[in-house]
Amino acid sequence: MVLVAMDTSRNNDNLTKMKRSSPSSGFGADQGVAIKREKSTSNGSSSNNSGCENRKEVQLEGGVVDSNQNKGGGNTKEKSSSPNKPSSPIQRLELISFNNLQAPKTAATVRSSATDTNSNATSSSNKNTEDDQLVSAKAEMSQVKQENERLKTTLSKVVKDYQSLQMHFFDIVQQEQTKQKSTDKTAVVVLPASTHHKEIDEEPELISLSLGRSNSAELKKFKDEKTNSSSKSKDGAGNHEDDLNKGLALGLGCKFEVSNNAARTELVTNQSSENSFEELKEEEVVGEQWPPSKILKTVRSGDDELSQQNQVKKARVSVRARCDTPTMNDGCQWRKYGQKIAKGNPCPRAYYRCTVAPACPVRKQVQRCAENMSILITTYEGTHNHPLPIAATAMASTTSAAACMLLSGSTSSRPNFGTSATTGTSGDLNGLSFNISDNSRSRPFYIPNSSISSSPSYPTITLDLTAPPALSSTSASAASQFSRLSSNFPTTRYSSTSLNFSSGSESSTLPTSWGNGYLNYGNQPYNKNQLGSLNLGRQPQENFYQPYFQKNAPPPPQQNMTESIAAATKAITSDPSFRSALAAAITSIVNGGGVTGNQAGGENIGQNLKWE
DNA sequence: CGATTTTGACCCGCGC
DNA sequence: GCGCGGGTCAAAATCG
Repeated sequence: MVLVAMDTSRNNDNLTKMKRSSPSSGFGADQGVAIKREKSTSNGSSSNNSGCENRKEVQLEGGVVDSNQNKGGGNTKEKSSSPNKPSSPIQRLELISFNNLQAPKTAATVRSSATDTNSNATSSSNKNTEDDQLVSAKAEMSQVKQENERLKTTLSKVVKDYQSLQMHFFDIVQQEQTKQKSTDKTAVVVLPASTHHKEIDEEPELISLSLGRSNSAELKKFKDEKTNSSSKSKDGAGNHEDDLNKGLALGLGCKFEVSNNAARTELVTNQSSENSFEELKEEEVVGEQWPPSKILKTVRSGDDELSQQNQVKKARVSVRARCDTPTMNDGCQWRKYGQKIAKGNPCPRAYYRCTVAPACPVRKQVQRCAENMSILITTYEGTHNHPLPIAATAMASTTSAAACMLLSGSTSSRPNFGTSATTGTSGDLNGLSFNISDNSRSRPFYIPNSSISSSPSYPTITLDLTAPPALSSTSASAASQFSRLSSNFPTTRYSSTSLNFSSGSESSTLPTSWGNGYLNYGNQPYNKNQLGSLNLGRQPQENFYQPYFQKNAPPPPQQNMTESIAAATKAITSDPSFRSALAAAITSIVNGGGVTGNQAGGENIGQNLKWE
């Protein structure tokens, strides 16, 4: 699979490189990577020869297995985010399968060694013990087999649930889109049936991301309403709450565990109705969902529909976060391929591409914010075409969800976007305060956000994950801070949507509050001591802004934005009343790291938010 | 020694 | 057409 995708993309690369004078070297580099990966994969499976067949069987039945799990888990740098997680049901299946074959082997070995070393006198007694061992081993085997079967059944059930819920969610999304097209003011329909419906005039994008991925009663009620209205409710019994969580999280996050590519494709297709479904499918097969403009231009040009699609595909997700490290560790594996000094920002902009898979089209740009160098702006472009390490799924699902939201919004006409939202508009989402602010008014700071993706051709959504300067311990206010959404409409062709997960009250007042926030950052009660250390890679750009930190507010070493989020989350989740609120606000950021991960609710959010 | 980063050059789109 | 600026390439350097 990977090789097919790689070859195709390489062909695309060739198309562009044909133009260049020296077409060989970069090509070879890619090839080298590909060969290596194949090697490591085959080594991994051969070393576990005995368990290989059963493993394959499980994978086929489940159809959701991360292909990375056969790789030996590296332990250095960002690679340390090994996909092997014993708690995952799939991994469990593997262990069981392995044991299935190991157990009889052991018994056989015991028997043969016994027969070799012992002669007639002891052979009978030994045989008895051997038989006992054999019997016990067999019993164990049958037990394990049963468990294996049970897990298989559970897995297939989960997959089925996921698929049905996915379809369900898409139905709802489509319904919303048709409603949005008829009127620009229907966004509130997507909100949970809350008592605070001041946000009558909110933008569809904002609302679509604010879909309460919560297991609280209010969301449930809302979901039920939606379900009834769509007349497609079919799973009314059982774990409805869990199903809700699953369905919503899967839909919004474009989860990667189950039918990764298909899910993403479907979601994008459903949400951007102007796109051609076949086109997207084709691209998924190719493995280049978000190919560089060059390639697209070379391969496909002159087609209006396609060019439109290209625009959509270039949607970017910009994540603003306080981070003292050169890059925020999102769990993925990146390779730097360039650096530029962009105009209007003294901080160099670094270009990274994902190296988890050779042909992964995902790229990211990392740049310090010119106004406040404690803020790191990471702009993601593209969608991973490969299974992600557990640690990377949080950010991936965040960006994916945001991109989906943006794409969904960009395909619908919203002439009032960015101007209709009132500053400080608040609602109630699952019992938590829900604020939406007009960023263009309250925070002009966002406008220079385009400095990192200065090309107006790219619709950009901004996730503001800057750590709150003084996170309130009271659940309500903290919840509002986490669920804060804001947007603006800069003078570009495309919308630039901002999702602010930071301290609402302070960040919405003045741009300078970011700086103040950072100064207080080191004094926050939630620091690395509570969170453990992070595994950070090399920090080539550190020198550039190191003086700034030393001068202003030296943060604890190895503390990055991930930690700050995790810290806030951890603190917040310690408040039981806050869990549901938090889940509603940031489930889209959080991927449970497994098929059942999203059922964990708020309890695991703290962990999941730690991208490392 | 392989992987990754650095860095200058190049390509390309866009605005004037 | 030209210049600017963003984005990418790829050889060299560096790291582990």
